[in-house]
Amino acid sequence: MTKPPTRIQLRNRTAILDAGLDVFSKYGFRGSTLDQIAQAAGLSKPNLLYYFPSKEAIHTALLERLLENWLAPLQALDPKGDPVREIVDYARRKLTLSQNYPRESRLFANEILQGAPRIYDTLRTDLKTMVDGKAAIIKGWAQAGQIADIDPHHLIFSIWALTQHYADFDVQVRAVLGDKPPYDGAAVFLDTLYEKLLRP
Amino acid sequence: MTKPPTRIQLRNRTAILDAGLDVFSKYGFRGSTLDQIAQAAGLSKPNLLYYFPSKEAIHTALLERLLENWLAPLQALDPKGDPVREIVDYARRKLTLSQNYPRESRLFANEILQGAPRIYDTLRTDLKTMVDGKAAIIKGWAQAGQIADIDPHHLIFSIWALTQHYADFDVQVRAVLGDKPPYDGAAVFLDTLYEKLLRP
DNA sequence: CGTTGATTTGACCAGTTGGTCAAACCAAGA
DNA sequence: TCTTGGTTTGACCAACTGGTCAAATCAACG
Repeated sequence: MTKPPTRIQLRNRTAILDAGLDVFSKYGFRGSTLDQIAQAAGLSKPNLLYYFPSKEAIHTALLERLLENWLAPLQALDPKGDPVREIVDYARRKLTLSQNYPRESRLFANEILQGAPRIYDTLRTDLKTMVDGKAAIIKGWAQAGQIADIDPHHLIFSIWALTQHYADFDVQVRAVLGDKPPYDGAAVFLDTLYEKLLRP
Repeated sequence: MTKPPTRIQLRNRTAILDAGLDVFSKYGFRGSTLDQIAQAAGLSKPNLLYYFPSKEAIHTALLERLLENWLAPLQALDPKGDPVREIVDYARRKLTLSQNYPRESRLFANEILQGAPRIYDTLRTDLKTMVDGKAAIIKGWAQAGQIADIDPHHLIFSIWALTQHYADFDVQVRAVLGDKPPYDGAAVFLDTLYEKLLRP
């Protein structure tokens, strides 16, 4: 019989996760310290460890929450929908995700850069299964002549790469663009790109 | 009157830089330790610091060497060449770079993810200047009707994103593809993509 | 108000970190 | 062979790391 979390527990747990996301997404697991996270959360270090048993536990909690939301937009790709529209919409959803949750994107990027030590298994099983499934759908569309004949796996990679780039390389993108805000132009560009690429 | 480096100096300096590249590209600056680098280089920690004054110095040396090679392939984009071919060739060069120097790509990615603390200035000045210049060339091609009318900045970003993805997210790409090697398919995909995108 | 359980913290610990230094070692030319 | 200057290392240090713990504080309910 587990007790329901108190108001304070709820507030502090979310504050810690938010602070952890800030720090981990910037410096990766090894490069982040509990002191940094504690300070960002406005708590003392021992107080952090009252809510989470270890640094690892905070990181794991963040990654788990991330993976759920990360796989969702691809899941929504509908085999019964209009092919080009389905793919363009997926790219749009991913771009919106980059815009609204850049820290999550960077947390994921950090994890992958370091060799995905904590989520490699999920990638190899859950992610691969889902991607293979969606790739088969896209392949079907291509064979039916509804879209151009391109490699569906690399198509999916391209959506990941193009959209996450705006979150992960945000600093560089803004440094090059100067004052111009990135996301309006990016959305137009992506729309055009996938229209042209996919139309048979 | 600086003395020329001895044979031993040359060997150890390159060994250290190579080891540093290994470690920094995986864990970022803060997440990497001198002990790790020393061990990877086959040297003792004090011996490392005989050749480089600090951890920072190793990292800086790597970043400087990187930036030279990083900006080169875009520099080679020739205003007098055939537009579509010039851009496709640039994408190819970048993809080859990802394939042959994935650690360099990841070192760069780590630096950007962390907010580019050490190279932000270079990005804002040198990189921006060069990108703006090349963007103007591409814009010119578009206005002359030689290629389709797309935003040149985002076109360049797309080449960066698509090619570096294969180096930076290597683990994920391979986890999803299984046994299939990534780069053959990637090359074909990129060729098709930019052909279709750019043809007027 | 008093009590009880949740919350917070200062003091502390052992291991790791980047970095120093004097002493030892070694290669090669005289 | 001896000398000299480049090279290597063990011992060491102060600061920081993740984590512990007992004691203090707080919130809320009867």
